[in-house]
Amino acid sequence: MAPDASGGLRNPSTAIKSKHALKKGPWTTSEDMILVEYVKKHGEGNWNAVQRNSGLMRCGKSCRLRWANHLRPNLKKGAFSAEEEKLIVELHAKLGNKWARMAAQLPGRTDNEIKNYWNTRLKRRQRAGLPVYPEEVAQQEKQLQLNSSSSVLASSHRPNQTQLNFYETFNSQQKIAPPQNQPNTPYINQQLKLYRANNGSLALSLATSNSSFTPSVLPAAPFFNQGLSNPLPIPSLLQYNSLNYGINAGPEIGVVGLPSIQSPMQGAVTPAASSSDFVMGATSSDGAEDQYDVETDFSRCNNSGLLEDLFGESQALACPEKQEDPFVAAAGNVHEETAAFEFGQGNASSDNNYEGPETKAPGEAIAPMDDDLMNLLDNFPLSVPIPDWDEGNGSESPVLTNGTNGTIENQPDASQQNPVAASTGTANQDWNFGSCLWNNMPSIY
DNA sequence: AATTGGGGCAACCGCGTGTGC
DNA sequence: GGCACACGCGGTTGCCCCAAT
Repeated sequence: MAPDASGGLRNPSTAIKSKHALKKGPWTTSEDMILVEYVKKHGEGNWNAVQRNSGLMRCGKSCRLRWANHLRPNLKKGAFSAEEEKLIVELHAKLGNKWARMAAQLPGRTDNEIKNYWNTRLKRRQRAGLPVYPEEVAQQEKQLQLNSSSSVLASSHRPNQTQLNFYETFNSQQKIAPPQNQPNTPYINQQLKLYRANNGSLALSLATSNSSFTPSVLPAAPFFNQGLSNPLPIPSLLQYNSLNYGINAGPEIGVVGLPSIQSPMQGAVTPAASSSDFVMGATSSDGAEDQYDVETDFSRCNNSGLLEDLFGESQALACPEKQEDPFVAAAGNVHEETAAFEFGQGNASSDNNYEGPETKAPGEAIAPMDDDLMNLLDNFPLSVPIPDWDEGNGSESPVLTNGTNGTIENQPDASQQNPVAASTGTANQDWNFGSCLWNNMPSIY
């Protein structure tokens, strides 16, 4: 365990370093009383003022946490009921590690509580060799997603199997509403895709197009970031899982990396020389242990604002009149999938407010991007190390997946890659199920 | 009785977002 | 637009308790 950066302040005995230092560590009852009294008098919020006005030697953050997790009224204490546990499992299947949003569905429970519960449960089940999700939850959600996505698959224009080892590693779409003062302007489709060609190269493409707007409703569509003013809608984990989408990344790309905003790079990166192409060179992994670890860390990516910028820029640049694929996937034979899911511009207040699925005809209008946008893509964070738990399934070819509608190609038994349907005890603790979601995608099963 | 390891929980940290100036 | 501040979220860490050995 790493030492406390504060120099041992987590230890209550050393929690107070000086007269002016803020206290850390466990709260005392007297501190609780002070905080409760303060909130009674002044209400919640403005937490930094608590220390100034109450003499409590705690930072605002600490006060807020203490209040939210322990002192606020209507908090439910004690073990989770069976109903709550079931709900948590279901919510996690839909939302991933979105503890705050899960907590919103569980009155009286805090995100911290839920997070602790889940992590403990995850460890326990992994140790016991049990699937993370009960079969009933997996089946239920799988069916939901199959129902909602079968039409898309049926009409998909699949890439030539000889051309791609995997396809649509990362394929997200959103629609951008026309300006209010131009109601007749078509919606702009934006589509971000990651390809891998048969030579092992990866290519990321962002395309925009205009299209008619046909709202429909799909269940459970966790979005990239609920706080985004123009949120990037995210296909749900279940959607992804039910389709068995993923990437069959051969051992030759055991480590493929792009700069991740938070995570240190775990693999070599071959940035695209051209601003219009984003190409990750396949690199060799440490074959000795098959120590693969896949982590794209899109949870940070989405918070970085980079994608926002990307799509914002795309929106600004989109030109419905021009119909030209802005990206040439540099890795040669890349087929542009046109039957991807499309997600409507999300309402930040509603996770289910997205459109799709719908299909696009091949060659549908795609507006060009300029070099600025390509530069953004050049910095698109993506690292694809391969998890070591993969060695447990005896596969030499880790399957790189994502939370969107990627596609597993060359997967003889895709169900083995589906954590919902087939989680096994082979996964070690490095595997965080949340990483299977879009917001942490891609990962390996 | 002492030791050890895991579970449960509380708290902290880093980072992202929103807002006001 | 830039900056500071407040707030929230998710990940991580540390401590305590307890059962197993």
